[in-house]
Amino acid sequence: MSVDDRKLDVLRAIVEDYVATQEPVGSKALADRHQLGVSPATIRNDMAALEDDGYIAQPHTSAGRVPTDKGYRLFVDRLSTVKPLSPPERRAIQTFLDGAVDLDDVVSRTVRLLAQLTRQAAVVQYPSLSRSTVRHVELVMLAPARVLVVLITDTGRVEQRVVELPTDADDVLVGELRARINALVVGQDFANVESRVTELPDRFGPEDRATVAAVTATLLATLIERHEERVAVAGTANLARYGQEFDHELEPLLSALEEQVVLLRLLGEATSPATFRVRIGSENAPSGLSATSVVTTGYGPGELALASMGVVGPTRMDYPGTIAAVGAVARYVSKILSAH
Amino acid sequence: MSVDDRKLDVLRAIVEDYVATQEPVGSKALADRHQLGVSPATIRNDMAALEDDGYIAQPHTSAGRVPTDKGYRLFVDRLSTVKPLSPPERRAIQTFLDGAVDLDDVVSRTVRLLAQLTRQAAVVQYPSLSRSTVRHVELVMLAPARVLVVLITDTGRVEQRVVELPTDADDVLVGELRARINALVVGQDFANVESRVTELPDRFGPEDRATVAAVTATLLATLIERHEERVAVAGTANLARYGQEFDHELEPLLSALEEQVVLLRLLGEATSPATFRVRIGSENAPSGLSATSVVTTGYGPGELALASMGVVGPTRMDYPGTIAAVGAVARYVSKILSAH
DNA sequence: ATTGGCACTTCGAAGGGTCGAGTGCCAGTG
DNA sequence: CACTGGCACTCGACCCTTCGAAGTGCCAAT
Repeated sequence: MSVDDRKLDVLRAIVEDYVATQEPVGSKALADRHQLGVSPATIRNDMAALEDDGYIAQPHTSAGRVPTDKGYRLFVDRLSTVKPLSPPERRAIQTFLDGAVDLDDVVSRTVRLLAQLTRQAAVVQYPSLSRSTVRHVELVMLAPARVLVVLITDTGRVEQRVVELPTDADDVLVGELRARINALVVGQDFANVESRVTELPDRFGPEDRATVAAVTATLLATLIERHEERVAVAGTANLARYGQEFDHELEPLLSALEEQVVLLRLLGEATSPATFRVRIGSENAPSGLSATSVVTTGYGPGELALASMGVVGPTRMDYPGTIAAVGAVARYVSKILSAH
Repeated sequence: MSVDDRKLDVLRAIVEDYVATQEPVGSKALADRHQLGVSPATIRNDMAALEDDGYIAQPHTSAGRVPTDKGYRLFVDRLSTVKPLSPPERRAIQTFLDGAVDLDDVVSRTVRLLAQLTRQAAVVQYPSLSRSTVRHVELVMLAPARVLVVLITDTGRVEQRVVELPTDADDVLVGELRARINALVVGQDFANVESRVTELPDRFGPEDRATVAAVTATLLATLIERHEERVAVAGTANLARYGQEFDHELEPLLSALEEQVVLLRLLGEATSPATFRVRIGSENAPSGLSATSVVTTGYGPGELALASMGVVGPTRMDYPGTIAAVGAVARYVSKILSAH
């Protein structure tokens, strides 16, 4: 075993011990707890080298070492092996998610499950509309000049919007419009809907065109605006348990977790399922999450991901365990979504 | 002015100063900051009496006094006058809520607004279904043996559920069923729906009865299950700012705020609009919120409340200001809901 | 290259002294 | 009889010092 290999072993050991104990780890403790086959003095030399390279740091002169963000990065990229979930955990995922009744329920159960499994905060993005297709458009007259537009997607999602009409309409017109719209857009990708309905008003008599235009405009607005996605969060209380570790700065962290925009950036582009993105500490700056690490993955039926889910925790999280949990949940949710 | 009146004045002054400074208040400070017209020594006597009666307490022998839960209770019930909102605040409420596009949006804006106005955590219950009436029921075939049931209420809320049919159905049957169901239940109160649809399967041919029964059962399940209401929360980060005041016990508090059940109990029975419920400290036990106070009120169009909204903060909150803010927001949301 | 030994640094806990805020009580006063 | 000024007392906050434990870096030895 070459010297460099042993230095990596030392780094791995430091990360594992520090994650477990949350205390700076010294050379003696390392020699005792791990079979490195060398004396504390040798380990000290390696530690000094690791510190020169920026992988570890000491809080103060006579303390043990703590991994830096760079050290965690190396650990995650090269030193960790994914920890398989225990059978009880697998069972828990199944029984918990199988009870879901609709898409909202799937998401809300997923986010709570993730938070519970990882004992950290979980974030789940609702399946993206932009890659969905239209299953059905329903128009409901609420009043002579007010119509409710309901959009149903193939992922089982339902969006709604009220339209105020410029003039009163009747059931006949609305029925006709409903039929025509559905004929045009059912089965279509969201991206195609716009081009397909633009000419629709012209197919109606002059007196109805404004009404039809109002409805189609709202339909398009629903498609686009909801592209600004929704996100579910759970388990923020778990972060409070780590409390002190965030420099007593829990508040900006909680604020960040309440902001859609920040969360969406956090989840970022959905990676394909079965691959992960791990952002560590300062890699998250300047989002108010620079003291945390984020593990995300994409999910969705089939190969390409509809959306992302992930977990937010202290940089000293159990990366292998967290990655395993996120992966297992994402796989199971993807399976459920395919079934629908 | 009788002695008892002055003691109440002293209590009021203690509450106000303590809320403002977050530090135990002593007799000298009281005499300086308020025009009580008596010397510190006299105030001390009154304070001793107030302490005997359990309205205030000292953290330790040589510290100033702090209001007890009982003291806050008396303050809220008898000593405080509602503080009107500033014009900018009123304007903020209007501009912020007027932009809402649908019911979900109204609720989410409301909860964020409340959190921001009071700088505490806000909780808003979705308008209750049990007092709603049915506007429309839509059935959409997703697959030969799978139908999406969409329920639209007069409050603009949309509920959805997928039904697996025992046998394949066709468009004709579904269309027929849609028409019959709507004929029976549109305009009906939720409570009446069950009796109106029970006999529906018998009106169909024997081969279709199981299918019809499956759909009506799901419809009823949607009505009932969603009676288990949804709740929106925002502003938990604000509680972190008060951090230390909760005995460093932020975690159970955040946990409680993530649990639907706890929140629903918290909001309790919707009081009629324009009346408030204030629960102080230990009055919330044993819900994990015994270190907090909760101000709630009902809201909804017309006289009777559809649901509740409220604010959760430290017992040392600014009660008059909080009550005013909750009231103003509830009134404005009620107005918006009436308009729809 | 590795190791045992050793001097050195630093933190944190423990102990002790001082200070100030605030109290309770009491005797005195209009 | 209610109020007031005075006074002794208590207790936490703060500061300082001391001391031990933990852990390091370096060096000479193998």
